Amino acid sequence: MEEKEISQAVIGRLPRYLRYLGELKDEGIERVSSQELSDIMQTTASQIRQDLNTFGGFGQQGYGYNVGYLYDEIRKILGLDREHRLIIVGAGHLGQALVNYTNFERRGFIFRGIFDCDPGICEKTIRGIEVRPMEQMADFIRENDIDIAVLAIPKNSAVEVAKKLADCGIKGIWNFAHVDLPVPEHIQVENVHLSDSLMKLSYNISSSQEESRTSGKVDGNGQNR
Amino acid sequence: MEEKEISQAVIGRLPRYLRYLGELKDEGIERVSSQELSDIMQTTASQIRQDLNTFGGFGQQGYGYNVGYLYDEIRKILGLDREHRLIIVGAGHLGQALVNYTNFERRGFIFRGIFDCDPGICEKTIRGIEVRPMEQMADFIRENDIDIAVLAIPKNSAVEVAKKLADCGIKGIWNFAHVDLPVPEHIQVENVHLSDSLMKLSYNISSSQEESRTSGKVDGNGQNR
DNA sequence: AAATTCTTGTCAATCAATTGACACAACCCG
DNA sequence: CGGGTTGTGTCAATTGATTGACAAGAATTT
Repeated sequence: MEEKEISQAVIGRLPRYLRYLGELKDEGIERVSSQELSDIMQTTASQIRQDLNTFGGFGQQGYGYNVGYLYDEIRKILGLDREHRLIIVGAGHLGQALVNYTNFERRGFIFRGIFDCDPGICEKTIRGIEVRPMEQMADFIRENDIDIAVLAIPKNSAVEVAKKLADCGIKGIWNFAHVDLPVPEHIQVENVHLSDSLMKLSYNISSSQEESRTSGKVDGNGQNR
Repeated sequence: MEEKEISQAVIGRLPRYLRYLGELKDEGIERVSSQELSDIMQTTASQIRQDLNTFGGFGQQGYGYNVGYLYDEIRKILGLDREHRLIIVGAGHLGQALVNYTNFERRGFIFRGIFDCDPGICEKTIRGIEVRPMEQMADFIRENDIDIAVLAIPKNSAVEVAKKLADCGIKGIWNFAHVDLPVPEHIQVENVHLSDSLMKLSYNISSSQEESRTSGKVDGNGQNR
């Protein structure tokens, strides 16, 4: 009933919690306190408790959190307790690399189809999945109950394809094209703008070098406070 | 002289400004006001002015911003006015896809070398760049004045390789491995955690569906139920 | 079984980011 | 060349996110 909008800042941290909890689980550790977890993850105990409490009380006073239970709860929150069916649009290098990355499947993200506008690539097969022509995409999405489309195509055709995807009722788009997609609000877009990320790195490198120059800082494993 | 730490939130928006300014430039538009730009970019004029002013006054009252000038200034801020030399570590599907993505080169990020621990892949060539064994990496970095290492290897070996990279004086790591890298502070790390990104998408899909269910909202063009 | 320790959930305080408001500089039109 | 208009740079207000503090519940020890 209560509509308390949950911030993307919190959501963005959940996968990281999940990762560390998974590691603890693998090590056979059954319980963990927010303090211990924050030490491992280099964050504050307060933030962990605050974040988790956004979704309800998963811990127990005097005990901490049960690793397995918390892990499962976060999985559920993230919607990883069910299967997601994906298609890849764009069978170029990146599209192929994503199909070949099997870890997504382990998390329940199943690649069902691959589409490309180049007829030359079609009828090829990537990891057992046939590459189909774009014309078949709309029907395929509807017939196979596809959740998510991965957009791995050049920017100039991305907007057009996104519109088409929106029309056949896709729920989310994982966008690797270097444009912002103007889609209706009920469709979720998650952007992976690789060049933006690389530019951020470039900035941070440049600015850290400037800093050490102006302050006469030494680099290396050497230490100047 | 003045050390006013610039927030990553601002840095993160600069590449997007650059992208839109580039488009305006291509359209032959010479001047733009913060208001116009914010309309196009779906943000607030205030934020644009605030962001730009972090780095100094690029605009002129009564006129706005000169597109070409602002574009160049942001490029400089991001450190894109000089060449960056990169190596790829890991010649798997992802590593290959990144090498084949020529847009990075257009921005001044030049791939100089590729390294892999699998001797079978070595001596192969990707886009004219020879794949070398890991043993040669340290020397190669020093001899070719490499800035940035792209880490496209499985998580279990990533930390170890990152340490090695740190030792040979790399300045930044573009990390595609699904781990946090414990490197010295003077080395910049930019993480691209693809599965985290996909999980966020999964969350947003799940939560938007819940919302429309509980509030009886209709979807998109359409009508659900 | 009581006392002590531990650690959550939560509220308050601080810190950071975004938005709004406006003085004033530069432009443009007549 | 002067008056009206535009639009920046900046400061203040607001909103949001993170951190700190602590009461109270549960576990563990004696």
